[in-house]
Amino acid sequence: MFQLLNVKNYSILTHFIYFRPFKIELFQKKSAWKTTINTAIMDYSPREIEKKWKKYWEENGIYEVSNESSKPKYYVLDMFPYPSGSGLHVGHPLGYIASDIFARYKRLNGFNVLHPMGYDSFGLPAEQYAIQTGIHPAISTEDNIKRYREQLENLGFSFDWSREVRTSDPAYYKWTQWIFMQLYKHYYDNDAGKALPVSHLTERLANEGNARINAVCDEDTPAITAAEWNAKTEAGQQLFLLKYRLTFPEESYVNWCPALGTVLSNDEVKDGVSERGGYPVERKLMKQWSMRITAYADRLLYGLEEIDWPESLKEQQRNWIGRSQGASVRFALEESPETKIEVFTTRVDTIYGVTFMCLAPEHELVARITKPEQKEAVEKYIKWTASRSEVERMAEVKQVTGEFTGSYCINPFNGEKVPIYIADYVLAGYGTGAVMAVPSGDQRDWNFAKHFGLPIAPILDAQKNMDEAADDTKEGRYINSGIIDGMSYDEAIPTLTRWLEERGLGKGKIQYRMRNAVFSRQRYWGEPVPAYWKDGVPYLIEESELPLLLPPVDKYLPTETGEPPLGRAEGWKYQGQYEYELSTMPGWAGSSWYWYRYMDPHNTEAFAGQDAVGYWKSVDLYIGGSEHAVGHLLYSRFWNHFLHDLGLVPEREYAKKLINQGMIQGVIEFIYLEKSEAAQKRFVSADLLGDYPDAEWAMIPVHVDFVSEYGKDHSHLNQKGIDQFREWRPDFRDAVFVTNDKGQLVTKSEVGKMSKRYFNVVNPDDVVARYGADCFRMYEMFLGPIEQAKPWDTQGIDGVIKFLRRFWGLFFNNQGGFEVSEEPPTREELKVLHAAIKKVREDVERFNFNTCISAFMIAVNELKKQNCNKRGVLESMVVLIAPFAPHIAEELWHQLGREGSVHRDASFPEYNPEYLKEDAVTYPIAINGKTRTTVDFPADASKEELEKAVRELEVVQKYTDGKSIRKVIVVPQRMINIVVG
RNA sequence: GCCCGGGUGGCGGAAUCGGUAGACGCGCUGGACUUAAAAUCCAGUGGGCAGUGAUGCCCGUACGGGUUCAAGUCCCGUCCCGGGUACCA
Repeated sequence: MFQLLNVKNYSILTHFIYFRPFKIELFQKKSAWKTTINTAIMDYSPREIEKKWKKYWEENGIYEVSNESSKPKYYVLDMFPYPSGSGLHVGHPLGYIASDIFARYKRLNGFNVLHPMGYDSFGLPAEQYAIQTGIHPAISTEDNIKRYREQLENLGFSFDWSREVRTSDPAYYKWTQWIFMQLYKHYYDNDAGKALPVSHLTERLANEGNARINAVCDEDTPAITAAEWNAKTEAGQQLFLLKYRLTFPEESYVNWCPALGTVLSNDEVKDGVSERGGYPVERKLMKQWSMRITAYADRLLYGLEEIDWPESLKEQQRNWIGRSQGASVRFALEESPETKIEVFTTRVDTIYGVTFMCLAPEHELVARITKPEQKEAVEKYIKWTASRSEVERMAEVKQVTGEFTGSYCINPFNGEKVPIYIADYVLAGYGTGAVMAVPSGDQRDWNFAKHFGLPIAPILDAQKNMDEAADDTKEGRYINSGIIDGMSYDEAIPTLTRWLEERGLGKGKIQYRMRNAVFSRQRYWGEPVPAYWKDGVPYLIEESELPLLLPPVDKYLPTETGEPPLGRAEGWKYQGQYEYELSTMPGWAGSSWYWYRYMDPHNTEAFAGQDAVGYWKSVDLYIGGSEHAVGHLLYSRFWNHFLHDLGLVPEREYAKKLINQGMIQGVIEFIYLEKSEAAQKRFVSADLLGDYPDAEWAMIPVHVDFVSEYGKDHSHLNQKGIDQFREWRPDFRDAVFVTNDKGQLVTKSEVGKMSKRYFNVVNPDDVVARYGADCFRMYEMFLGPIEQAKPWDTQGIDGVIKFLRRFWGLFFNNQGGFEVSEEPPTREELKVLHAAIKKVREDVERFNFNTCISAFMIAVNELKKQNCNKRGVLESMVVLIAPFAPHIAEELWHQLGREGSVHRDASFPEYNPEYLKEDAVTYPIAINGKTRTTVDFPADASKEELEKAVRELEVVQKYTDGKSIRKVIVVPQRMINIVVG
């Protein structure tokens, strides 16, 4: 119907009918009889087109890719999604659309492109759901995947679905377990510069002990002779080897929630209480599997040099690894000099400025050195810090807290007594958990000294204003500093280090901020660790017994004795007698190698065949969020380096280029929960918090669907919303809701992640149903640069659908009939086309997809103005737009009479600079930097000619009247600036 | 706190190498078409001042300084927002 009313606007096109090929003429005549029906069909209707071509692509396997091809290979990888119960949200496709455009672009440029998709399908939410409903996570995950697959297909991606992987599929996690076993079977040999089999280590231990073994191992690994090694029992030897293995069990701190009887992620802890239920959480030591990622710290650091990743992301990884050069120093306890406190410092030169020692509250010596007079205060303090997360402990710098233990240690350099404090700004997990405090040079130490009235001793003559703040300068000469008095920084460091090493009191040391990665989760829905315990010693199961399947359990909760859910599996014993490891692997296990599985997804003999890995080698383009900067993207590099050491993969770094997609954000709505131990929980309207001056609050996220005036300042839950919340969170069914005088519980709105956890997910299906996938794709690209974060908003999508209709309209005459002229295009038309080709090519290569859409709009507006319906222009436009709007392109390609698929059989157009040449350039003329006018000059005018011409211009003389021209700056093709004064 | 980003019209954004700030689109205003509405098409649209008008001038890229013939872009400082911070993935 729309086209009928448009007749007027297409009337100029009618003269082209004269050139129409006979076939179309016939069609046209026929259609004249039934104009209404035909024009209706000829409207742009994405729903029909998209359905038709999706089916065609699938039936003809258009996107399936072979591991054998004469074309050059190109691997485009997306970070695969966790299939959450709330479905795919509008943020996911942003990166997928970008990668899809690039994959299609590469195909049209003659590459054999691997572009797969799968699911990171182990994870906490499915387990949480299982706890609430009793439904096995495998079942809910399967449902979620089905939904994700539909949603993904709905968007017209060119994934080769025959290569789909799922991390929770036993056929997949068999190989995750296998890689774990390889890590267990290897240690890192510094001399070899890579991982070697543990058998190599045991052989050397048996022959010569460990004196000459230069390997990465636990800090507390003792020296051992061959005789001592050989004298050890089997169990003793195994325990000793754990100090070397790349994965091993050790005691680590976890967030323990006694009320829930389980370990919580940092993420599930909000303001010191559990997000679920609001119960207190404490830090507790637990035996956990750990990955010796620190062995690879240097390689992970230097490897960054060889990959094309965003500089900011590399910087984050560098900071995370945190390599720092310094020294370790051992301070003897005053009362038992044989016991030493070891500290690491990057400023050993400040050692004469040490006026106190600070231990982490969790430090192993604390209990032993605390004097009876201090006992009560220290224990109270330890209890308090245990309730605080690491982030909180580091974040609250203004408030100084700590306690004196009553004991002293001795500064090895000057023999002075140094009081020992505990303070929670010292973290147990970093360095040695002890800090030598130098208040004159470190601000946190300075704050602490001021608060406790401890001395602040200057050590450099260049230090200034130490009454007001610490001064961390390295300038000047040392004072009050014993053996380094009068020296400069550069002289002091080696002098002190030598002194320490000669006496065995310390040594130069490289410390990493990065810690070994905890690899256990006290959860059900993860890969079982393929190990069992015998007499307190872990052993691997046989490789032939893989995969070790997740056993069924009656409930997905910890056991009554506090064991992980796998402890509930009845009769689940190795060889019917030994207890399996009961923790499972973390979410990052399965995602640390998945790109190889896509290369050869059905291989039963290996994680991927050597020929497949040899062909695809590594990922050429990886797209995903920057929020994975130091998690997934670091762990996966670690595993890849390890697999490379074993000769299983060809490249040290698996992703040559990485693009960060910005997060599409949503609005998060919170309500305030009063923190208390009371049985009845109380929520208070955000505008009434002032009435409770002493209360502390936890912010509990609310499903945005319950919130009225969502995202606004006065967003709130009305009575219905409160009821919905109650029903949704039965753990708060009996809570009190304190509303304002309008009966509203005012919520707090924040812009943030769109995430299942914040219950603020917007999914793309509705948008696609209304506008079509092509429109959705182009709109998401049009929103802005791919790497930029932005809140979701559909305002503006009309511009894109209008554009698509206009583009479509170029191919149809005023009767609504398909009509394309075979006449050769004019020079003006070719100029429009080739300008678009140039812009789109350059911008796709730079991943500036938003400006590509602008370029399409400009081209289509221009072609329409010129009434262009020439095949010579439109056919190229169809191919040009194909990566962005694959369905409409395919439809028009076939309407143009072409066969096969535009996505397989076309070639991306090249531009011809001949068509873009201009005779004249419009120069802005600035006087003293302010643009006053523009003047056209011939494009080939020289600098001198331009300067001469511009001096003579009347407009210029108006501004220079009475003043002298001091300088004329001419930038050919750009601008001219005249400096007068 | 620490590390990494970002801040440009009413809104999303453009300006790719230091060279015409605001491309393209939304929204808004006016007009055409229509019985009407929708859709479509045409025109205008950063703010201010002056002018009947063509147009001219001033201000303007979070804020305060600096470098330069020229700064959204480079340097120093500040504020605000987002991501990460080791068991969300």
